[in-house]
Amino acid sequence: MTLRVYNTLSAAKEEFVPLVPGKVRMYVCGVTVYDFSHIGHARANVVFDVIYRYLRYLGYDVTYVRNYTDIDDKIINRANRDGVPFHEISERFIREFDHDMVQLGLQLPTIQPKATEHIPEIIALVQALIERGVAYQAGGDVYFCVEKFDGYLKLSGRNLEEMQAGARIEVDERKRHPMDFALWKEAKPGEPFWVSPWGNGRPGWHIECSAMSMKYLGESFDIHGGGKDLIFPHHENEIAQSEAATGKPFVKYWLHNGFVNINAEKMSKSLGNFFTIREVLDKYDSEVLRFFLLSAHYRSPLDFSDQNLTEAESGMERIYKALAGSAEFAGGDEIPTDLDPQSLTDAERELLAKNAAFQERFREAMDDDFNTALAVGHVFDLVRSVNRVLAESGRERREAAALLAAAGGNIADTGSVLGIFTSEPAAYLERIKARKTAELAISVEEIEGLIAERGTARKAKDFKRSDEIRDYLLARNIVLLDGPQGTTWQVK
RNA sequence: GGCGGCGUAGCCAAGUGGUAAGGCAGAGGUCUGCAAAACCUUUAUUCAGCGGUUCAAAUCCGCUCGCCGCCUCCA
Repeated sequence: MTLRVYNTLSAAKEEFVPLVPGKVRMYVCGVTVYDFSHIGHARANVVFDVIYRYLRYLGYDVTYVRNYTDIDDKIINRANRDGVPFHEISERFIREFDHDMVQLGLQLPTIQPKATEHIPEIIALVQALIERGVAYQAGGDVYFCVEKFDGYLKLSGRNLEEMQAGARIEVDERKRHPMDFALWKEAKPGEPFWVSPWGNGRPGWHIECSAMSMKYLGESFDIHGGGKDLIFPHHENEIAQSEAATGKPFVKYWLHNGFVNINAEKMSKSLGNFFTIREVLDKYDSEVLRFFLLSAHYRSPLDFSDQNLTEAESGMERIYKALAGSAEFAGGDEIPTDLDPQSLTDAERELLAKNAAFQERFREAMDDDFNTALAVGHVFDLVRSVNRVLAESGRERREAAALLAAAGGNIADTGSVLGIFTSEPAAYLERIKARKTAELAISVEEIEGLIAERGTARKAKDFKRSDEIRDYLLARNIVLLDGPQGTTWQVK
């Protein structure tokens, strides 16, 4: 089995072969830290977190770099608005971003560089571009000369003429070509600046990623990722700057994730139709959100809605209930390690077969351009078999215990790559219940009091009163479950 | 205007040449005092529409319709 990835550069799925065997160097464009991150940022970061995890699962030694853009017009604007120095804004929202990523269960990238801490590297790169004759100074600005780079627009598959025809931006008189972009921007009065050969100024948006990625990963590396909206101009310009400076291919595989939509429209700051990560985590468990984000292929658009999140929550509950049920089989008598299919029930044989095939099915799904949606489908398929054994085999069947433990292990392995199913099943279910209970208009004391009363009524075969209580609670979103160990309750 | 993507059941969603995964919701059954949960069965002769290529197409080609994205900052 080999990993195949969709490469934006070739517009096709390609076999993944790292430049250095056994090692993967990957760079993902992080956020501009001027405000809270929204669900779109969550998706991009979760997607690349899963890619990072899967590459390591495959045994690669992965160096993962994700930057913070901590100097930029939007940060300066916000700082002016709030009347504070720009770094107060960027430092604050770096902390907030980090907090959100922890909440989402992301593993830390190997390196998280900041643009402002790499000004010397940026200046050196700009200087190299000027020396090579592909960049020029205009006043205190420095521009990249797009006509000097043959491969310009090879990533987005456009051409300069078309781009200009639809251009919506006013052309700066000082540019030699309307599409030339800034490598270095002169500081206006009152703006933060760094001293450079071209006067006081700050880096353009694109150059930081070229400088930092090449510093940590070398002039050529394996994977560069980000949202689809970064293909043009950001990544296009990164290619131009980097390859013009080094004369070497910059990145082998370009990976881009699709957007999160609201009512089929892209979630974005400018449309104002966004939800921040913390808003959503206030309402849904972080595993539910991750699960939702991974329920579609990473390149597809994904529609964010309460209904879809609620469905994801139901799905997660189904999986955790199966895991919780399996856990009850653990312990007790010794679990056999060698199973004779002859001694198994139909349901157990089915689970034996699903367990045996599981890892390969999971890898096949993930090898196909990180198809997490298919992988999740396989998990549900396994869960159905688990539930069947749970429903049919008694706890005295130690063969069943062995099979359920193996299934639990398979789901945990998947979860370690997807970053879900990582909680103790009982703890997860309690967590969800507590979250739902907090929204109820009825107290736990009242619920439990009524359940006790109903228990007495049931013992006395007073089913009228018993059903009355159940209906009363059901009307308040409380579902009762009568079991051999008594009655438990859930929030609908 | 240019370039690109998408359209699969009530909803979400895999599937890019070999005869439609999975989830949610629904229906029937088992279980239950009755329920719930779980299990079993069931729910697209069909993949926006129309043509074409092929022994064979949701999958390839063409056209039409609809939706979205990029071309300005954006994950």
